[in-house]
Amino acid sequence: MSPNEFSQRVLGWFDAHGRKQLPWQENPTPYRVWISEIMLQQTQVETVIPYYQRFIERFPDLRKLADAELDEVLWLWAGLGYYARARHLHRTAQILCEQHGGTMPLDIAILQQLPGIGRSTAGAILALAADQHQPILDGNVKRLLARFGAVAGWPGQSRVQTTLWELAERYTPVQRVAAYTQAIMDLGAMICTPRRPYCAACPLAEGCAAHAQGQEMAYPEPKPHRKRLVRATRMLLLRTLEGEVLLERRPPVGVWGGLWSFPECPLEVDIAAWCQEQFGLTVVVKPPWGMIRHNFSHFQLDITPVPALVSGPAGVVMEGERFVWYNPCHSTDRGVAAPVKRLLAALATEL
DNA sequence: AATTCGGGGAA
DNA sequence: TTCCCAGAATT
Repeated sequence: MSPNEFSQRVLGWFDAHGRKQLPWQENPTPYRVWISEIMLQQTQVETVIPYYQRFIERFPDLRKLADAELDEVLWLWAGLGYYARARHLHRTAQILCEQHGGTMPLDIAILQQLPGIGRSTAGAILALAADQHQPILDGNVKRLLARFGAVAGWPGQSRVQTTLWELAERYTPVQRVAAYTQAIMDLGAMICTPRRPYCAACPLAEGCAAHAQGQEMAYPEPKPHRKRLVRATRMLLLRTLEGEVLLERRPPVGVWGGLWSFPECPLEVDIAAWCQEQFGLTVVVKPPWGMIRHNFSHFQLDITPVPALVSGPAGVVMEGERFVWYNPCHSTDRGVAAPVKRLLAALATEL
């Protein structure tokens, strides 16, 4: 789809369905658009509206904001979050009053140097309030463009970000930039929603690469969850001839603190020798079971269960605070971790 | 290049 | 619970 057709479709949709009654859309001066853009960073429209109205009523222009106490600005901001935004707003108002004659500079490079104004916000101010040919790239537009172009990768990566900016530049028209900018954001917020996008109502569906693949939800790719550390361990299923299995109470602190679990044997040592040394038990080691993967919030534990038969006297291990011979068929609840519970259940059915 | 700032709303 | 939201500054 050509850039011209893209923007024409977006504008056509906007004329019929776009939002045109938002508070900052009436009398969209650079100052009012600036305030709204800052408030709308990472904050939803419905949340912003009452804050915006109070803020504009108290600080109707740049000078009033610059002359105010920071505390009052912060007070009006309370509840919006990201309070650095309020500090930057106040500071920028003072800078503009001292160095720019109390007016908003309509220059992308100057705007971007002001506290709290990055490329997208600067572009939005100039596009919406001055109809300048400037692209924006907020969360809604990122999602829409990532789908339209089937842009692979997580938008948090700088390379993906660069690609999306290039798309934003390509499709931003020269005419009617203000309407287009509002429209592309509205499309992202109302049609190209994060879940269940309304492709049937989308004017861009025809040229949308993700839609063509039937893979709208595959873009943009989610943030890759932090690489969890992988730990591996062996859990020994030491069984007596009577079918009882040895459980050990874990230390009170750390993972599964105080819960009962199987003895864990280091990976590199010989199991039979280790059992003799640790417990005085003579065992016959059997082939290991399939690995069990257990996920914690901060790491992943790969458990290899190793069954072994106690061939000598089991009584050498004294039951008490730390050890117990446990019959897996009698589900006397002992407080065991989830994977241990699975293994106990497997032992019970094996009998 | 990855983290941080944050409260609110939706699924 | 998790994810996401009209992002920018900081390390």
